[in-house]
Amino acid sequence: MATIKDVAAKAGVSIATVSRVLNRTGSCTTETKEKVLQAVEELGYRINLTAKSLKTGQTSVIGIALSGPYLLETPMIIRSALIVLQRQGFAVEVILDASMDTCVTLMKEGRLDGLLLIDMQRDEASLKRLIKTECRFVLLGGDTDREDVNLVQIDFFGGGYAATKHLISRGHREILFAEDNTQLPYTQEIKRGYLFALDENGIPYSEALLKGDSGDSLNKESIGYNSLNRLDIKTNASALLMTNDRIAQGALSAAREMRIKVPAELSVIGFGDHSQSDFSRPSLTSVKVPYAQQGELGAEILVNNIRRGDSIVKRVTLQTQLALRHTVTLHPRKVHGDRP
Amino acid sequence: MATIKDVAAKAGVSIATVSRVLNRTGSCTTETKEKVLQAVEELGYRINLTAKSLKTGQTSVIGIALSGPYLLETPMIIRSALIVLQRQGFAVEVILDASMDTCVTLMKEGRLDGLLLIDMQRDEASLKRLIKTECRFVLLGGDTDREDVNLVQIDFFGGGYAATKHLISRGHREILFAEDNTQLPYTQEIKRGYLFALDENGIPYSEALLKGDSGDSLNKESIGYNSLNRLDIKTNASALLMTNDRIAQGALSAAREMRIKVPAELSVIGFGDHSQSDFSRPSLTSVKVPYAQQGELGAEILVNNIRRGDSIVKRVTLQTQLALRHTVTLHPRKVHGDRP
DNA sequence: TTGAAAGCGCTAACAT
DNA sequence: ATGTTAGCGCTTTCAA
Repeated sequence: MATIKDVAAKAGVSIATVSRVLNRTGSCTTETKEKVLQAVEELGYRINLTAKSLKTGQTSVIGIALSGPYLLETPMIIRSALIVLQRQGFAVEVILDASMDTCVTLMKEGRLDGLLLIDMQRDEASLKRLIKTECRFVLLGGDTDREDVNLVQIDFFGGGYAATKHLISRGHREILFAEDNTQLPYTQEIKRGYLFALDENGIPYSEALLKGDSGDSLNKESIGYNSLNRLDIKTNASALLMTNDRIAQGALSAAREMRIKVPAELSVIGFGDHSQSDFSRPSLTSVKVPYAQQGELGAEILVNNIRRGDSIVKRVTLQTQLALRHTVTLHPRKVHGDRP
Repeated sequence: MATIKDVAAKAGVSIATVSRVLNRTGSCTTETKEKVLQAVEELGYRINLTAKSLKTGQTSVIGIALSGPYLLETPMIIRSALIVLQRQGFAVEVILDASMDTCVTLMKEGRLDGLLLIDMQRDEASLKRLIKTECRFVLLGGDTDREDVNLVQIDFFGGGYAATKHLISRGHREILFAEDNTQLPYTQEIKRGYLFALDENGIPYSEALLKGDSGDSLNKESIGYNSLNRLDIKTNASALLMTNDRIAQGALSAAREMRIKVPAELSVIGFGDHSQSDFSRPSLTSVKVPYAQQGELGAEILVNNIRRGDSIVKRVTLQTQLALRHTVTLHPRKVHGDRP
């Protein structure tokens, strides 16, 4: 591969001049500039980024660290962040199965300018270690108490609360809550919102109405399917709140199989921004989560931090929005008027 | 950040010794080894990968280049490749919206040891340019005529053929073909298989039964939904062949809305390995595509190429498999026996 | 077994 | 405006 020396030789100038022309730093005659550019063209030369990085201490590489092996858990966050980052001239490294300590190591290895941590498990000690590396990073989801780190989070509590309140306002009281992954903080937040809404309306909390999953499965539809299928009919749930649209779709399939009419006999609300929810029949009422915006914003904050070198900590909370579609209706007993 | 010098100073040895201990090359006393390791521990030292790369000429970074901006088009390929690569000790850079020439540039910049090109547009000239960089790469999908490049492809032609034949064997003759993205080679392959099967069975090809899409939409469900919804009823299609499971799901939704019974009045086959297909109701008959295996295999071939330095070209074609589920049945006219 | 030193390809400070 | 040169942090050859 051609190096800067080759270009310098071919153009009949020094390597410093080549560097200057290519980086548009300093000044030179149009003539030398032409010579250099032509030599570059002819040799098909490109600056060796490894060497450049070693010299400048900047790599223009940003890591996106995911806590699980699932690239697909939050595809929209990753996608939108990637697009912003790439447009801003950064290369993006994706790290699966990462922990805070993995991130510390990565930063010490010096190949990254910054990190986007997606839904990383919260851990005071290792977070402190990460901060000590003085690296730039932004937390996307996975809440922290610390006020001194960049964080773009989503108000899942509010989402769970709004969804539950909506169901309650439609007369539902036995609301089954099914979560896709009890490990992840966001489902816990949704559950908190759910429980809060129940409590606020004097509805007793029922253990039988909580369905959890270890979250090992890629097959979210099966989680939803099973959560309904295995459900003891005696619990008499008239509504379902699922922490994920795909789980909800699985539940809808199970309902169809069990000849339970949705929404006439069973109301369902999901979570997410899955485009498919619009086109399923009946279309799924769902809490819209601004994942794309979260990824974008996180990327922008990180880039500004790196580029401008500002150390201003940004903390943003994005709101969810209830998308009213066709899987929620009035409680059957209200419809039939058979209440005392 | 601590450098090798700091470690050497703290351990009271030379930097060469530190390097040797850390890379397990050469030999040394247990004593010096201990000293070095302790210094490393105390300083929290990690080898600077940028410097190492510059010296060795190896980066241990592999790029996964995608032709579109859609990380999700082929999530399973990416996921499985990423897992293999990471397990083998490589960092993985994801490049969106890449072309062959983007890849040439990337390789010249020297930050990558190799490339996985997913569904890259075929282009003789730029492929030649890429080969000239002498970089290691594997093509995943996106067929080429050249016999001298690594390629892991999927027999989509065979898949389209098998699916169509299956429908024909069930008495269907008016089979609507809807593709999600006319730009991508794989839909063309499926279409070829479809047309071949029709021809083989003396069924005339009908322009009205071909539905294409520019593929701009993220919303595959809407493509499927619209392909059926806009369909002139006079075409009288009794079966649908969709190049993607999500399109097929959209079509199923449209059918449900139009009160067309699936499969009684309309048979549907999709393509993919979407887990959700199993759990939709009726569960979707679909051509299983071994995307995960494709990603794994591609990654393994690339890693072997890099590690062992072998230049043995590997070309693999993976077969699809028809998953018989519940959206295909006999042609209605056959069922009702109203044929002449 | 260990250390000294060259050099990977580049940028930037300094000199001309 | 351009050239010379030090040095980024590391590996590796060579010498001791």
